[in-house]
Amino acid sequence: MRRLRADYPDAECALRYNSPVQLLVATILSAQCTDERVNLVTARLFADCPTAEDLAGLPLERLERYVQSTGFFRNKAKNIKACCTTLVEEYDGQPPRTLEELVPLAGVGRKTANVVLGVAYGIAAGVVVDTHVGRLSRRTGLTTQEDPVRVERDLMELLPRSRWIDFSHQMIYHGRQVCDARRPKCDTCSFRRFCPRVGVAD
DNA sequence: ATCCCGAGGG
DNA sequence: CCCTCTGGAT
Repeated sequence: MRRLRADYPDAECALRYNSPVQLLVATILSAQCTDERVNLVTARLFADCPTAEDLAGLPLERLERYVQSTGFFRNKAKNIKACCTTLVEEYDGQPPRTLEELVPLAGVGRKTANVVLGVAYGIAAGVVVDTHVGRLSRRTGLTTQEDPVRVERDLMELLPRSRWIDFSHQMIYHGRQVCDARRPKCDTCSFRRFCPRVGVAD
């Protein structure tokens, strides 16, 4: 934990947004897609449609065209429209502040809900477990679980709540820059001494 | 377990 | 060609 904090003291969410709703939409778009591409898409989308009302009112075909290059674009467009419609109708256009209220929204699971709560509202309701956090947690032996919900439970037991939010951002940075999925750079990794699987495949 | 789905790297 | 990218719904 100390090394992680020392290596990435300024790690933060790489998605660009100007409001909690925009962060929620950007996070939905980030599924199986690089944050860089999400930012490319949201730059245009949020310039034209900054609020939940704007996004909910956008015809589905137009929304699909905006988000097309992020992949899964039909699902993502449909979910964003439905999600923003619910926000307008039930939450005055603002994402709610609890997991219980966020997860039922279209296209929102625990990962997305934890990002919005932690990053937009500073609420540590859980640990964000995405593909990077899951992979690194398994490689370093913090968990043996595959299911993201079980990985999250293990991490919540290991980490003090005060570190839940920063931990994920730091793991994601390290996962992108060093411990990537295909060819991890174990020879230059600063976690070499702690890692039980240096030189081991997957 | 399977489907959704485009873009970029090796 | 194959794999991966801040997943979620059925």
